[in-house]
Amino acid sequence: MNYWLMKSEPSNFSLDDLQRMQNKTEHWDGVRNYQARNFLRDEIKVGDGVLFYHSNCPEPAIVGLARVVREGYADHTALDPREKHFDPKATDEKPIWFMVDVQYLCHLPQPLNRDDLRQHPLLSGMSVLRKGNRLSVQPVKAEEWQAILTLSGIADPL
DNA sequence: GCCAACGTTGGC
DNA sequence: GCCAACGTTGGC
Repeated sequence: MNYWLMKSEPSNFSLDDLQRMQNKTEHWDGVRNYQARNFLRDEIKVGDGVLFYHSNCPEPAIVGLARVVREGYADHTALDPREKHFDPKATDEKPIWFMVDVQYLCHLPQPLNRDDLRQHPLLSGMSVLRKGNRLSVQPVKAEEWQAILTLSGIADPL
């Protein structure tokens, strides 16, 4: 059982958007970075926990929790020339890019912004806080997941 | 294989 | 809007 942080720009796709999807589930498409692709293809498993992070917005923060309900499969948006993230090198046989399905679990009672994370001894080392960090899918330690639950005063929904 | 140029990300 | 950091591209 592993934990992950996934970034989304709320102007593109927010936690509220995920909550509104059918079955509260959506595929996490459009990742076009090899390191993140490897996580999506090889390491992220059904049942893993996801911290939903809002990036590139007025208040960057961890805003809620989700879980993985389908593991790595071909990101079909890479195959469609009409899609923004179309990749002419991707084929059915060699899709190059992968995605998982994630399901909404809950909002945090209060979003945890970057100052909140920095001030917490167990969270100040999170990779999302590192300068220059651009990875949109990144591993989270079990202690970090637990600390976020404790800090938020909620039970583990997994 | 090097590396400069370029485009993108993302906090502030 | 600014700008630092990073990944990718492509000439050589």
